[in-house]
Amino acid sequence: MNRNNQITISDIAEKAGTSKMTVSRVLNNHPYVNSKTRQKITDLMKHLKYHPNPTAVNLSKMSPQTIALIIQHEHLFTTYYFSEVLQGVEKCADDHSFNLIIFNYSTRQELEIDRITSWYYGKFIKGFLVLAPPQGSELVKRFKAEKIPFVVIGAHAGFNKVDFIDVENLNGAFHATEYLINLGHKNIGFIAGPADRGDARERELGYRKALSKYKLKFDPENIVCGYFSEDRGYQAMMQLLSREPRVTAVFAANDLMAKGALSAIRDSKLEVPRDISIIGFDDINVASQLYPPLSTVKQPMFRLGEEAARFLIETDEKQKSKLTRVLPTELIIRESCAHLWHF
Amino acid sequence: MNRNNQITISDIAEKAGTSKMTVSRVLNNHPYVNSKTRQKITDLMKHLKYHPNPTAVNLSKMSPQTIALIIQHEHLFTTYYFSEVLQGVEKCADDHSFNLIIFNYSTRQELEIDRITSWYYGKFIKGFLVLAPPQGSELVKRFKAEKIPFVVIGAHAGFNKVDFIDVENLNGAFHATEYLINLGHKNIGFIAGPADRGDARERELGYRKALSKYKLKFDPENIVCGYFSEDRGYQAMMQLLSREPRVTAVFAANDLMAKGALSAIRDSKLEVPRDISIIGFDDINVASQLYPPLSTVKQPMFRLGEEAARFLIETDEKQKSKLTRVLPTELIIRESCAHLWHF
DNA sequence: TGAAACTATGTTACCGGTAACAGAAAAGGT
DNA sequence: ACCTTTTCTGTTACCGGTAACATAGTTTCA
Repeated sequence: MNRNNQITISDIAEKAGTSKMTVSRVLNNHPYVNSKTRQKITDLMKHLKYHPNPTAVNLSKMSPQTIALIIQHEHLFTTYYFSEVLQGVEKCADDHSFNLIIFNYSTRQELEIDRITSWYYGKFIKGFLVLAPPQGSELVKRFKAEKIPFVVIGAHAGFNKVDFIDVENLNGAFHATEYLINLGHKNIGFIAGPADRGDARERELGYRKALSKYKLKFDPENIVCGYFSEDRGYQAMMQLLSREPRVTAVFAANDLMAKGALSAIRDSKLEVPRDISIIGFDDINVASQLYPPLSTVKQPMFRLGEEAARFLIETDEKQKSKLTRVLPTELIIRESCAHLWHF
Repeated sequence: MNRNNQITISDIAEKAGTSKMTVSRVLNNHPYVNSKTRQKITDLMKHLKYHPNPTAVNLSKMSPQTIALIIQHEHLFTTYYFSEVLQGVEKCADDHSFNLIIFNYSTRQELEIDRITSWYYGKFIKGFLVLAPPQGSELVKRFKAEKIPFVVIGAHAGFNKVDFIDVENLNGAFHATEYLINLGHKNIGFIAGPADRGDARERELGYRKALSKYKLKFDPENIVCGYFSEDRGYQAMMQLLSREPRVTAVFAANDLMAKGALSAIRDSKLEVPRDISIIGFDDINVASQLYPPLSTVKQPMFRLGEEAARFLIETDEKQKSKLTRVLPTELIIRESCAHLWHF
């Protein structure tokens, strides 16, 4: 018993009449332990409720068994996007018997960065997953400068030479817009995400690219920012509706805003898709349950988290391999868009 | 330099021509260090980019500087409730220079509990905050059985002899219902939360208590479960609307469901509060921005997190003090309820 | 039957810090 | 000038494990 009344490896060794080392071997499933000894030690551990001390293990092994997911804005927690990515990360961590911890890093203090990085330096954490950081993120700068292993998940645009995994934001947005254009729409609105996020900006570029490819005139007033939130999406849609001539279709840079837009249209006594077509981005789980079921650009959020975690866990620091993976998106056609002359 | 190319306290000591101990004293702001020596060491640490190894510190100090917040369902992440509580916890942790880590514990495996508890046994974590656990939570059982320090935040009903902080769910619900009754309503619906959560059940009890106090007949079909989610709240409201005679007022056990209910009513071409009065619970940040602004029972979520964290951090294990705090709620009157004969 | 290979366990040192004690130098008091 | 107190620094042991090496008993096989 140590000074905290905790059972340690030495207690077990003493009671079993062996050395600490043999106990350690049992813990680590080392093959060269006599099966009777092993049994005896295992029983003792159960009986005395022994728990290995991960701090001590970390210190002596110096090979961390934990990865950290960092959220930069409290706001992100309340999104489906986060929740899905998290599940992917967790699955991977579980598969590798890694621990996962989540940090909420709010740009407040420099001090906080130090607290976070010191866990890496203390060999407690193998690396970091940074979820959709805003552009110019101090955290990302520090990680890069100090060569701390990390992966940016989503919103990588704007960061140079970092490991990242993202989806084809531009392409996905392009196809969504193209789809609306092919349905005959010419006056297409865009509800944008926050300007400081790379993914939001890429989606806007995709929208613009489609317009320009099909020689449609680009009207800056057709773009309204909805900050990726449902309520702001509602307001953005209201603003679009107030303009003449009215847009006949709207591409919202995420599903949450599309959902808000749907409400706004309903509240304005208009109907989707008869009066206005709506398409979103993400394919969050409620997208199919909305009325009408929302057409959208599906991005593989679960895989995003899973593969980012895998890279962090499986990559040896010396390997210097790079992760620059861009996953494809998929256009999901449901019932929120219609041909312009259908009705 | 150790085997990982990290600067350690020994490197600093060597370059400074002192012993490790003096460096350690500088790190811990011990008074008895010559100011020139201190300066020299401080400079060296800056220059060599020294970072203390928290693992080693933990191991030798055996006094953890970290608390953990545990979420039992991924779903909770996406709520305002979580986000506000989290901010309270963080403020307190910051004030005490404690680290905060977040675990997502999904009932999957026994193994996971062990991974979590071992951090406590390793003196890495001082204790746990368990956010709104479902009744019969295995995690809570284990913590209790092994006497691991933890605090249940919210939804404490159903757990015996645990430290908890909660709000007056029953009372708050009672007052909300009473308010509706005082406005002349007699046929009042209730949109309930998930049955496995103590807070949800308490709110239902408050609703029933008010009905019975005012001798209103209780109709089981007036209660529909909305599982604390907006979409299910919408469906629940639709169900209530389909019944005759129609309810004239509805108390939703949280604001999210109230929000869904508002949409349902609007979609049914009815008006709030002219045709139906709605009151919620929580006072989430969008409650005041809804149309119409939502009357609700405000619960101090930030304080919930703050005080729970304070207890965990400030309480010495030997003190054996108890936390059984129930914070008051406050009825917030906005514009979603009206007198039955007002129109 | 003797050397090589495998099995099973112990010893020592170490991971990167801190606690406890000890000792020396400087400052203060009479 | 001498004793006490305060300031400053170092030594040793330890936190709870693991790595590396050493040792001894047991098999295997030429």
